[in-house]
Amino acid sequence: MTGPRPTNRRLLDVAIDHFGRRGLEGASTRAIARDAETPMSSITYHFGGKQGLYLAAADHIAAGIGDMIRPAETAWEAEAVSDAEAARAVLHGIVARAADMLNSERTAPFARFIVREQADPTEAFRGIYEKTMGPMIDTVSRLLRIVSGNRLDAQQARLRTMTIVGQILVFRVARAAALAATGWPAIGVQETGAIKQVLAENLDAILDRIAVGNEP
Amino acid sequence: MTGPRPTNRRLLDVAIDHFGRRGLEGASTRAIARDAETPMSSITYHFGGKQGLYLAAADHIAAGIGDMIRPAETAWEAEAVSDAEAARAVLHGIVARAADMLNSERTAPFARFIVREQADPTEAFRGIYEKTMGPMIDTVSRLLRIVSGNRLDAQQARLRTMTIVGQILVFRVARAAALAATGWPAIGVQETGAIKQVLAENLDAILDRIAVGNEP
DNA sequence: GTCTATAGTCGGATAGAC
DNA sequence: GTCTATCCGACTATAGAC
Repeated sequence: MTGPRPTNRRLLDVAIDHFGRRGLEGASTRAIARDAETPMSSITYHFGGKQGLYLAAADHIAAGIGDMIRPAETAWEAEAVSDAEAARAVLHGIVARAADMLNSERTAPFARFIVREQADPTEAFRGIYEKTMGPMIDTVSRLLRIVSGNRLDAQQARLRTMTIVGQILVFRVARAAALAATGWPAIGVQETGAIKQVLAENLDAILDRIAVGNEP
Repeated sequence: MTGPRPTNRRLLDVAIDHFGRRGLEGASTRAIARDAETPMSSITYHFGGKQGLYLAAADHIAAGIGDMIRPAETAWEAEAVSDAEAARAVLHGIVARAADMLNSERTAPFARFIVREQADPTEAFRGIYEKTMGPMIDTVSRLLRIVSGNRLDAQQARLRTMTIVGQILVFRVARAAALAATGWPAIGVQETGAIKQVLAENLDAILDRIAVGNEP
């Protein structure tokens, strides 16, 4: 998997930023080309047009996030988690890592693009979901079921997974509200630490509850 | 507080929908006017232009949501909640109500607009936050502190409030992912019920944990 | 207050030089 | 492969009839 060529890569990075902020229709290929320091016609040449660039941007995101989480994923698989205690530890690791990812400025454009895309989803969503969110949700759901001693059915586990995702996502999606509520000027390393602590406590609370009655 | 005139109201409703889906720059005043069945120049006449319409749309949302939550809010205030048990009950009520609101199709355009606005916030955010999200976050944070017997400080309570908001918000913001994960075709009354049950269990789990050690 | 007509700008696409 | 020049449609704003 060699990455895209320099010109294309610059175009893709800029495109993700613009599309994430203004959406497919709102973004302008002229502005994207200008920021990428390349003529507008190179978009047509390399990607076939605006829509092609959008889909390529989505693929680029999916590949990028996939590369980020794959090592961790396979490590978890390798552990062949089966007992509840190990599952809890892995879940804590995933949540902490996800919180770091979602709050880092490097992945902010990715997050914006994905959230924007869901406001009204296009065909680009399928690829992003299958390569990034889907596997993550599957993994977390499986771990939740292990913690519950299979008391949770698959559907309940998936719903609960979404609520855990939401606890992390809110600090990205509703960042303006989070800053207003906390009085923080920005979410940096220190603030991410405070968030992670609350997330860990909430996770423990939820895990305790779904595990209730499993150790009589 | 009499509402806007019919033409303006139609314009505002359509504008919220368009702005929420495509953003300020992406939306077109032509398309808005067409859908509202009014000439484009009426936007200039009534709102001074595209930006004026955007700000008016934000105000309209703030007023609308404010009207929705104010009766409930004042009812909670009137109860003068002070003991933990009452606070828990009120919190459950708020979460259930918020879940209903966020999943109803009627408020979907509002939610889209607000989330979109936060992707990069304009001056419209301030009004929305102060009239809708701020009071809600304050109320929930105060109730959490009551449940904790004031063990939580204000900042911790606010962070935890955001995570609770996130659990509800995720089903609106990441709806496409939620549908893919659950296999649901849509989020209707039945699905909202399942979500609310999980939210209630998570809330109880979190409340149990922050209340730990308060009844020796 | 409501609507039409138009001015001026900016959008995406593309032809064709190099 | 890279870039310039150009086409044409869509955009916002506005002047002015009614």
